[in-house]
Amino acid sequence: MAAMARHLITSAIPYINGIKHLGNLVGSQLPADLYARYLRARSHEVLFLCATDEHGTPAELAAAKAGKPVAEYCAEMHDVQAGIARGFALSFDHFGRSSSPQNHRLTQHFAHRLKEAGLIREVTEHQMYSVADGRFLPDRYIEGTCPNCGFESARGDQCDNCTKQLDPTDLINPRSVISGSTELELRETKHLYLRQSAMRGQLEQWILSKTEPTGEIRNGVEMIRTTWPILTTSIALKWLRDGEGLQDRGITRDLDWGIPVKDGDADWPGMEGKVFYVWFDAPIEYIACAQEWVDAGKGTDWERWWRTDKGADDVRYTQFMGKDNVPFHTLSFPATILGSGEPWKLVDYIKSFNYLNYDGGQFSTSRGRGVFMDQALAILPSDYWRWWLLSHAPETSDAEFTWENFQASVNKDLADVLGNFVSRITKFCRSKFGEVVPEGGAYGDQEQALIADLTARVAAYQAQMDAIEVRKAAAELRAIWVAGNEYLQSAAPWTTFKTDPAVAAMQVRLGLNLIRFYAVLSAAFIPDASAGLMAAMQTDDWSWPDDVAGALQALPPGHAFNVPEVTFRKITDEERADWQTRFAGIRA
RNA sequence: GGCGGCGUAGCUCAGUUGGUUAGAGCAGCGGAAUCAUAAUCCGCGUGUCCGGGGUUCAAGUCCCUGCGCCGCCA
Repeated sequence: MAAMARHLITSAIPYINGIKHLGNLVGSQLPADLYARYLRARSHEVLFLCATDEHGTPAELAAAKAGKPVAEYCAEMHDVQAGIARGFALSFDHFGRSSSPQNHRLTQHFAHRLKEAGLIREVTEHQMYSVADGRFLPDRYIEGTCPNCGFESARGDQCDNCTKQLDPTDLINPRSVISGSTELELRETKHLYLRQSAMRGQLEQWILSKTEPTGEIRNGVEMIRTTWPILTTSIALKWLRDGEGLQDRGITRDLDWGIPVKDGDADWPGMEGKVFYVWFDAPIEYIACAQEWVDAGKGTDWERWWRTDKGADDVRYTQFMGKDNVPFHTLSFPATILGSGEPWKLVDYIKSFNYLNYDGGQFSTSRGRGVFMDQALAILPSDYWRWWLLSHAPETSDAEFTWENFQASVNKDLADVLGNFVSRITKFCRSKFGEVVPEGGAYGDQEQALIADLTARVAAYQAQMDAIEVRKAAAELRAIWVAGNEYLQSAAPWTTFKTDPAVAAMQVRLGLNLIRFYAVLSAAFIPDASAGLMAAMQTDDWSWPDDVAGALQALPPGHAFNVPEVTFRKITDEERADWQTRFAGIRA
């Protein structure tokens, strides 16, 4: 096995506005946590970071709706999201905030570097200003009648009825979505644009460095094989090459809430009162978050994770995100990093996910359709969700959540296969030998076969986890659980006990050791249940089973244990039906 | 409208660079066992690989096209 490595892991940072649904969870934070937990268990050094993404108009509006100053609203929502993250046992080394002073300084620093590199240009443009609201309005916050189809609630960027793309000035009788005011006027304003187009070649070179040629030429185009997930690379190249190609992007806005536009520590003439646009400062928070981690006293040196001139060149950096975030992570953020001309760590591997659908449709925040993270925790322990979501992660295509599938999977995998295994072996031992690991007997062919089988399966499990093949890893883990039941079924200690108690003792001892073995292997998926099993087995030996035979002797004869409470109770049909109606939301 | 993705057993999904009789889990059917959360284990899978063309000695796997579903469009 490879020597200990250092892994930097970030999850896409969730927007501050509201509580996320299960689709958001499984698209970034949860698989990131799985990977982080696994690598730590394998004794690698891990820095796992996440944060809340707090700037932008939606946060301001949500705060206004809640009747609170936006800073206060964000602070409260950050705590809410942090609490929910703890509820799902997400093991962030730090859960930061994009509104942190560290991110302010760093964002302004990057802007300065990009300006020095000639990668920022100033653009004077005209935008809709709402006199009543006292602010410029983003296109989607202007509504009016569509000039094309007459739909009365067309948005300034697009008509939801006829899907025609619009400019706010196209709308008939435009009004502010915020206040309803029709007192709108076109005002001149100046903004900064990041010259992404100038970096196209550099970005393409970097992205192609994550692929390898197959040698095949098809239709005059050389075929490539991706080392990143196909989803990641195809989205990146599409944005880079298709249509008009990579466009320059505005990185500032006329808002109050955000990071003030500055040229490093200095003022930026003409940009007073403006802030950086949220997409610019949000990914920089990945770096600032490491600074927050140090400033919070949890670490001592953030630069060895982020500066390749200060030790980060041997760090492997993995990002997790939903597919909608891929362009920002493959193009925009790398443009910021590369454009700075400084030796910042670039991402090595981007794991992206498709969407999770809910019962034949989309999860919908606005319609309250689907299960949200707080609701999920209110009805079942987090491990139930973690297991189902990870074992059904939308890796190759969009995935489907149905209550029937959820109930069946969780009951079968967790309650019947794993939970019942623990139950049957501990209770049998208690009734025949007491609550202590029994002594006597020696391995026979069955035990040797089991060890050989498990050795192969653990290797397969590790290979899938190393490759971040989440569903396949879950399937391997489940097969490892099944192997325990197969063994018990054929060894049948309840039968051997009648004729040869020593053999039965050996079989039971092995069975009890399998519980610890499973707890260690399963902890990345179901950390709380694993901790419960370890407590029941009265051990804190979390060492990874590099040697399966040795690992299955960790609990020696005479070692005391408790028969655990039901590890996973089953979901009843009544509960399923109840939840099904409760979370159906308002159908369109 | 443009672009992208998807369409494989009742359900959820695998199917690597095209190559022998298309796979897994669940559900279903049959059997074994009775330690256990009525929990386990074993056996049983012909399904138009959405339809239609094409390339090839060979296509679920490549190309074209039709249909259906979904997403994105700064």
